[in-house]
Order: sequence, then structure tokens, then C-alpha cells
Amino acid sequence: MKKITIKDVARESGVSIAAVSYVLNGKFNKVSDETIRAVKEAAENLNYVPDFSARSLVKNKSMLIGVIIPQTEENSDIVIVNPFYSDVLGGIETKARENGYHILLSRVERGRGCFDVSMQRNLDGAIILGAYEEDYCKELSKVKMPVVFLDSYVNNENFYMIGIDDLYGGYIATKHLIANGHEDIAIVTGKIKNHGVMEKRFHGYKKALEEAGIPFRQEYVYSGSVNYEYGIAAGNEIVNSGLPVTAIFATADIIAFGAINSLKAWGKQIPEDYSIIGFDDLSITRMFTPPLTTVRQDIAQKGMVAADLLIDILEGRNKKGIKEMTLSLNIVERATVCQLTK
Amino acid sequence: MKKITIKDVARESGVSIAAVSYVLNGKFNKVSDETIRAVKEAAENLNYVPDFSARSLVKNKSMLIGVIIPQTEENSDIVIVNPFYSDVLGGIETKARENGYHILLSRVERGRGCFDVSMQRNLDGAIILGAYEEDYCKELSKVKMPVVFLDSYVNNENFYMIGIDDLYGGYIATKHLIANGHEDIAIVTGKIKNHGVMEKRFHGYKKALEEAGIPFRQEYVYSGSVNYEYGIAAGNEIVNSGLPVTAIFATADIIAFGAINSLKAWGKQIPEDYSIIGFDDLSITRMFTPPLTTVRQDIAQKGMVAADLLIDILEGRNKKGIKEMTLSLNIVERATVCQLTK
DNA sequence: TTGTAAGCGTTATCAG
DNA sequence: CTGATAACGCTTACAA
Repeated sequence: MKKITIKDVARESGVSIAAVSYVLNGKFNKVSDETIRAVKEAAENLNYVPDFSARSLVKNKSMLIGVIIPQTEENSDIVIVNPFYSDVLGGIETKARENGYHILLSRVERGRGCFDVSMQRNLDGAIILGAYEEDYCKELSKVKMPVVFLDSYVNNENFYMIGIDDLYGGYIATKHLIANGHEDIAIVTGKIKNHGVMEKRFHGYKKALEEAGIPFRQEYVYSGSVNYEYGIAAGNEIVNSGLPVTAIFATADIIAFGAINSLKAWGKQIPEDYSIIGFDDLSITRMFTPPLTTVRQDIAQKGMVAADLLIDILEGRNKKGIKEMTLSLNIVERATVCQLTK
Repeated sequence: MKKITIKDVARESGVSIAAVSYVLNGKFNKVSDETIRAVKEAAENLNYVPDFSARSLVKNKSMLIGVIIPQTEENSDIVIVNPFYSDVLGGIETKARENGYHILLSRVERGRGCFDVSMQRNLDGAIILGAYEEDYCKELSKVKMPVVFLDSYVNNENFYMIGIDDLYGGYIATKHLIANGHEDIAIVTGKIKNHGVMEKRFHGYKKALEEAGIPFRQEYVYSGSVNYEYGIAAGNEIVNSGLPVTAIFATADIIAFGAINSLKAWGKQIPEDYSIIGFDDLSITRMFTPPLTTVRQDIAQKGMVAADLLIDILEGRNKKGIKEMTLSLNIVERATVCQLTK
């Protein structure tokens, strides 16, 4: 069965290919009602489906949005382990589909990856998930397409950003612990990079401490990777450190899960022995025991907002010239933080 | 900055565009070493990146693989809630990237969805995740591209299948419970459709029962959706049923999580009051408490195998003419099943 | 209102 | 070995 083209539709409906194109593109002011009807009928009958490659070639618009998951050292796993990605991906896909765009999913290593894929595919735009790296920006600024960064603090005129107030998040998390009487609060976090999300949350932690007059102790900082395994490792370290830690701020739920499980494995009670607060409120958090107290951000919502913004830009609807959006955050109290009793 | 085309490279290197194309496509037998060098250098200098749309147009090959997540009633969530999808997606993406393909992610409702996207984008092939529907097959058989189904029992010559032996899985799961002395075994499962995965697991359950001489009881069948919420609902029902259930076979881990949590909420002990075995061994299972005994399948592996098979077909490497692959299954014993003591 | 024809960036055919 | 040139399917001036 050979491909049905616009030509076939033209022949079938007895008009020129130009007329067909007009009808198919809704340029109704250029054609008669009669033509419209005929073309529509023929297209329907023949099961005509436009070829996006051809369209992309001439219009230089692909209706494709790249979703790029940077491949970092900490994130080199075969599977997209962090459920954060699937939550956000769902949000992006939903909005893209609603607007007739498709999603091109691609993990890329540092280097030319981003640039190449965007050029090859004539991507209309891209959304980059977390894990900001200087390299990505440099290569991406050579591309003319709009790029929305999620959870990255990039200092670049060409880019858009969707994020949360990470400093504030770290701040309220820590404050919540302090309000419950804790002073020996460890922080377990991913690698603290300059201008990174983790750094902001860390600063929030320090700020809350300072404000409460609690001295910051470097020994209370556990910094590794944003994954379950590191949470476990950190939990072990804390137990064996001999430090009088009573509470832990995990800068990601997934780390909190690891920490809690390792603590439990040492026979510790949560929250009696250690109060713990996480960050993200992943969709799988509701399945976890004990119910995790955490700083909630609406992750799927974040994906939707990112896609909406990108599409608005693409369609020239970003009238307000938004370059940056910050989504709200709130603490959801469940069962892993309790009042410190001495 | 305007687009660098093959023409620019030709001009820069002082040869014809045809020669450039030859070099870029590795047809070295048609050009001199001198030309090769010149072209490569020019391409490098100009940062030339081939345009896949143009290539796709003439070669009728897009280097795009569609990953289709059917949108069913039970699966209509905004987010791709079932972590199963992200696990498998990671596997697919890995293999695709290794082979120079990109992934087009698309959820589709019943109807023309699949067909349209595959035609529009000139997809080279597609992988369809679970949730078999008669509709999909019908529309897809009109497309000439190879399609690999994951976890679907399709009876159609044109398609390929990657799956597991679901009947066997249901069988060993139930047998494991029986071996631990249980006879009053409930099954909590997604909707049991003809030729569906859930039906097979259900048959496995019945077979194990029969083999052990335990009468099948319809009251022990809880059938709903494959999600956490249904697990909770079923757990509640079981507790309130007054039935002497001592063990539960949940046909998906995610259901098991819900069931366990609702059971715990009723003050029940797992596994003392209820032994539970799941199915899948999701990557998040290791984070769950208590550690879930389950029928393990390697989900990321499944994604990789599917992508490998599809790509082999696309590149004419499926010499053995494989149409169907069944991956292995095994029980991993953790802590949610115990010997029944009366 | 309609149709003709010139591209869009590639590849592939076929003479030189 | 090399280079015009005709496709591929579509959009869009421009003419009719």
C-alpha cells in the first residue's frame, strides 16, 4: 500500500494540490465552499494523513518538542530511576498532545548531544530537566529554538526557567524541624554545585539555622547523589557517627526513603529517634511507610506549566514576555516529624 | 544564523553536493580520499548537522521509534502513574540511542491515534506498552511499519510480542502461597479481559489452586484497576468481607502496595495476618516496607529487549525471524509471605 | 477563486 | 571518481 499524498487527494477531489493545501491548512478565505467540501471528503475517504517531515522541511517547524534528560555521573543509570522524571514527563506530554505537538525523549551526555538532536530534528523547542551543566547552555545558545529549563538556575538571556523557590523550600523544611524543638539537624543532599538546586536548598537550611541562632555544623552535612542508595549510605553514616543528630532534612524524597529505611534497619524509630522531612512529594510518596512529611511541589503541574510556557512562546502567545516562573511550595505534614522530647 | 546545509559544505570544500552526500553517508568507494578529507573538514568547520526531515522525506525512514502508551479508562491519569512505564521507557531509550534512533513518546486514546502519529512522523517502528485493545490492532495493521507489543497477547501475524509467561507467573505466585500452607487465597487484580495479561495471571492462580486440590471461590476474586487506589479499596473490602482469607496474590506490585497499606491501616500485621505476594518487582519495590515478596520480571530489560528486537527488524538483522520473545520470571522472597500457623 | 511552479535539504540515478 | 538533476511531500508566492 503506497502512501497517500496531497496529490492523490487533489486528483480524487478534482482540484489542484494548492487548493487541497489551502483547505487542509484552514485558509478558507482562499477557496470556495464547494472546494472545501470536496477536498475534505476526498481526504477522509482516502485516509489522508499529512507528512510532517515534508511540512517541517518547508515551514521549518516540526511540531516536535524535545524533552532532554541530562545524563550526569550521578544519573548514569540504565533506567530513569528517579520517579521525578516520570511525574514531570506525564505533565509535559499531556499539554503537548493537547496542542498538537509530539514529544521527542532523549537523554544526552554532556557535549554536543543537545545541539545535534535539536538541529537534526528541527525541534521547535526543548524542555531540559534539571541537572544544569555549563556545557549544555553553551551549546544550546547556538540554537535558535526556545529552551525551557526545569529546576536549573541558568544565567542566560536566551533561556526560560520553571522552578520553585528552592531556598525557601530548604528554609521552611528546616524551620519546621526547628519548630518541633530540633537543633541537631543533619542535611542529606545531592552534590552541592554552584547555582544548583541543591545549593539553594542547602542555603535555606543554613538560613533557618542562623535565624534560630543554631550554629551551623559542617559535620551535619551529608552530600552525595540524589538517589535511594545514597540515602541508605547517609543513614548508615549518621547512625555510626556518634553525633547527637535528632532530625534530618533530606533534600529529595528519594533520599529520605533511603535514609529512613537504613535507619529502620538499625532499629531506629521514625520519628521518635530521628525526625525526617523530605522534599518533592513524589507521587510514590503516598505509598511509603511511614507517611513522609515533606515539602510538596506539584511535579506533574510543573511539567504542564513548562509545556504551556514553551508552547505559548512557540505560538507567539507569550505576550507578557514571561522568562521565568516560580511555582509554590508547601509543607505537608505526615508522620515522620515529631516534637523533640528530652 | 541561518541553517548550514549540505550545499554550504559543498561550496566550502569545493566539491559537488553529491560528493558531500556520499562522504556523509559513508559511501567511500565512490569518492577519492582527498575529497573525503576535504568534506569532513568542511563539515566539521561549519558545524554541519544533517536534517532528518529532509532525509526522512527522500529515504522514507525517520530513525524514529514511537513509544505508545495506550490511554485506557483505568489509565487516564494525568501523570504516567505506574512506575512500570518509566522503568520500561528507560530501557527502550537506552537501546534506541545506542543505535542512533530517537524516541517519540505518545499516549494515545483509542481510535485513529496510533495510525495518525505513525503516518505523520514516518515512524520506522513502534513499541506499544501493555493495554491491548482490539482497536489498536486494527488500525495498526494498516501501517506498514513493524510493531512490537509489550505484554499483550495479540493474535496477528503482522506484530511482534515481548512478554513474560503470565500464566506461569500467576501459577508460581499462588503455588508459593500454597507451599506456605495457605488455602484461602484472594486474588486482587486489574480488569480481567479476554487475552489480557491479567487474565493469564488469573488462570495461573486457578491452575495452582486446582493442582493443590483447593476449590476456587469466586468471592476471593477482587478485580478492578492496576493502580494503588484499587489496591487500597480491595484491602478494605477484604478486611470487611468476613472471609477467612489468609493470603493475597496481587497481580501487580502497585496493587500490592495499596492492599498492604490499607491492611496495615486496619491494624493488620503483614505477613502474620495476611501473606501477600506481588508481581513485577518494580524498581521502587526495594523502597517499600515491608520488603515485598514478588514475582520478579526485569522491566528495564524488557524495554531493552523490545528495542533491540525492533531495531534488528528495521535493520534486517532479525535473521532468525523471531516474532515473539518470552522473558524469564522468578520469585524473590522477601518479607510479606509467611508460613501459615493455625 | 484557482492553479502553476519554485523551493525546503536530502538522496539517488545516470551521464560524464 | 564526479557532478547535474530529478525526485520526496508539502507550502506559498505569484499568475491566471
